[in-house]
Amino acid sequence: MTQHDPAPQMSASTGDDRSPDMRVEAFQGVRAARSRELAEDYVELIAELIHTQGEARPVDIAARMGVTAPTVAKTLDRLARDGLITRAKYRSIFLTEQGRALAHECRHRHEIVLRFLLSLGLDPETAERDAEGIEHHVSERTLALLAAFSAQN
Amino acid sequence: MTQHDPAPQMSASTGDDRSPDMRVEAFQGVRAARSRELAEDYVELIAELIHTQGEARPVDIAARMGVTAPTVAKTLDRLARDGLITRAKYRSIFLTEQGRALAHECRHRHEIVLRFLLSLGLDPETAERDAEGIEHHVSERTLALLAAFSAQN
DNA sequence: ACATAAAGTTAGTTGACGCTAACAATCATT
DNA sequence: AATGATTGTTAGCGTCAACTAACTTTATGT
Repeated sequence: MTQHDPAPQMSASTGDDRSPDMRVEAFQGVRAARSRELAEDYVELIAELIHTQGEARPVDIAARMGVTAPTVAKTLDRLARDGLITRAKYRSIFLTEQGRALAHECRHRHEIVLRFLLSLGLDPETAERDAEGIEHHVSERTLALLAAFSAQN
Repeated sequence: MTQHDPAPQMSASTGDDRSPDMRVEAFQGVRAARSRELAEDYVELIAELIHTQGEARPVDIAARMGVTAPTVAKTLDRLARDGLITRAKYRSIFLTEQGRALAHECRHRHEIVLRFLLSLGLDPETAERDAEGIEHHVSERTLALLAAFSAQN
């Protein structure tokens, strides 16, 4: 290499002796998750609106997501492009099969994470906020463990 | 399907929302967290490189983050603009006071989350990957509960 | 029924964060 | 001191996700 020699890796400071490759993968996974997050949130919200209001309209999505209507419109275009929803001008939004499946999966994850946080003793508001952020980053394996924990409490 | 009822969406900024869409808050929080994520990851990595290699260089950051050198350069510019690092052309990177504080806080969170996942019984690889994603979305309150859980196991 | 309000769309901007290609500086070795 | 490899930078592009402003369509109320 160049000037700074390979620096003996044996410090093993606090036992986090993770290999670099492991972390590269972790970061790539996080980036992938981040690109899915918005879609998941939208699809989940849309499913809920259809269930509770009978239909999903951009206004309601905008209100609940806390963004403006044009932002919603563009995001919906992407979701349609990606085959998660169908939409027609000036009409309400429908989930495709694929969208419905994703919504179901997300709701499932969200509920397990939320239940776990509540069973840890967290207040509902914080639990909701944290769950919203955490749910997209929890693997199947972790999810199973969280569910198991909640079940025991 | 004329109506989806008259949206009780007025100000109501004075607490006591009966049908609280605290999800708006949650989503806004998630967006805020997302905008901090990258900075946190970089600062954490830089601190670690300084500790283990003696200095933090763009190449090493690029290798560990799994992105290209120009991407790193632009991100570092943003970090410098935001007062987290200082840098000079063709030389290695230093953390500011603020950067060091953030790095420390991030490392702390990361370790608590990781330890928690491991103490749940998760394999190290998955634990690392999930921790990397989760750590940015865990509130102080939740962090305390996770730490307490790990301590009891 | 027709004016107005609400909802939706289009156009254009901004900033973050990826990329490639091409160029510049540094270093390591001869 | 010259050279070639490594490292760093600059320029330019694309996508995503937010915004405002201005316009069109749909719904509502008297």
